[in-house]
Amino acid sequence: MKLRRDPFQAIADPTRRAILVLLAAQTMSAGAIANNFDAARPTISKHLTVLSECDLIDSNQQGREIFYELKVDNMKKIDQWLEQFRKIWEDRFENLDNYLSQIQNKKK
Amino acid sequence: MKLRRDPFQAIADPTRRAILVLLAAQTMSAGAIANNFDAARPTISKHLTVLSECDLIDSNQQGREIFYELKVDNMKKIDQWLEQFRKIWEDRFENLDNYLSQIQNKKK
DNA sequence: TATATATGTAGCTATTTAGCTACGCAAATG
DNA sequence: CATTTGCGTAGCTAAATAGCTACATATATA
Repeated sequence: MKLRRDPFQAIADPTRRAILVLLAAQTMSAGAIANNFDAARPTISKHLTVLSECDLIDSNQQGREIFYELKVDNMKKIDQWLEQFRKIWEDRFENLDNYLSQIQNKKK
Repeated sequence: MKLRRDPFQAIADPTRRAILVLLAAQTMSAGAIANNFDAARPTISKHLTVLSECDLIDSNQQGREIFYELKVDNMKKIDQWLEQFRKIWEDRFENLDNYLSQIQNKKK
C-alpha cells in the first residue's frame, strides 16, 4: 500500500463524511465538531488532520480555538470522476423513458 | 474499525476505480480486466470480490470465463451524497457570476 | 499568577488492507 | 483422457487505519 491522501480516501470513512457535512453548513471549532460525535476528541482531531492532508478543509486559529472550514474545490474531483458514470445512468434513464413512451404509444 | 462494504470504501482504492472505469465501457472477463494492470491476477480477483461485496458489479459465468458488469445503481449513492456539496459550489459560482455582472454594469 | 480551557501530539493496540505466491478446480482443447 | 486455460481461495506479510489514554502547549480567565 501507500499513504493515499486524496478526496476519495478522505470520504471512505463515515466519521469524516459526517464532519464534511457539518462543515458544509458552517465553519466550526475543533471542539464543536468533536461534540457531535461519540469518539474521543483526539480521534476527531486525527480525522481533521487527514481531511487537511486531503485538502478538503482549511484551518485558522482564533485565540485558543481552531476553526475548520470546508474547502469545496477538491470535492469537485469526486464529482468529476463520477461524470463518466453519470452518463451511463442518464442513458439508462433515457432508455427507460423511451421504453415507457413506446408503451404509451401502443396504448393509443 | 469494522469492515466497510459500501461504494465510498470501494472507490477509495485507485485500482478499483480503474476497474470501474473499464467496466463502464464494457462487460469484461476477469482475465481481460487483469490484463490492464501490473498487479498479480489474484490481486485483481480480490478487488473484484470487494467490488461485488460493495454491490458495484455483477458477475456471471460463461463456460470457464467469468464476466463482470458494472452495477451503476450503487454509484448513484456517491452522487447523492455529493448533492449537498454541489449546492455550495454552484452557489459560489453564482456569486462569482453576479460579481462579474456587477463589474460589467459598472463599466457601462 | 494560578487555574481552566482548547487543541494537538505521542505512543500504543487491534483490525483492515493490498499485495504476493502456491494451490485447487472446473471447463475447454489436443 | 491428458493437458491447458481461466479463475477463485488459502495463507502469508507489510503497511495503513481508526481508535484509545496520557501528555504537552498555548490562550483565556478568576
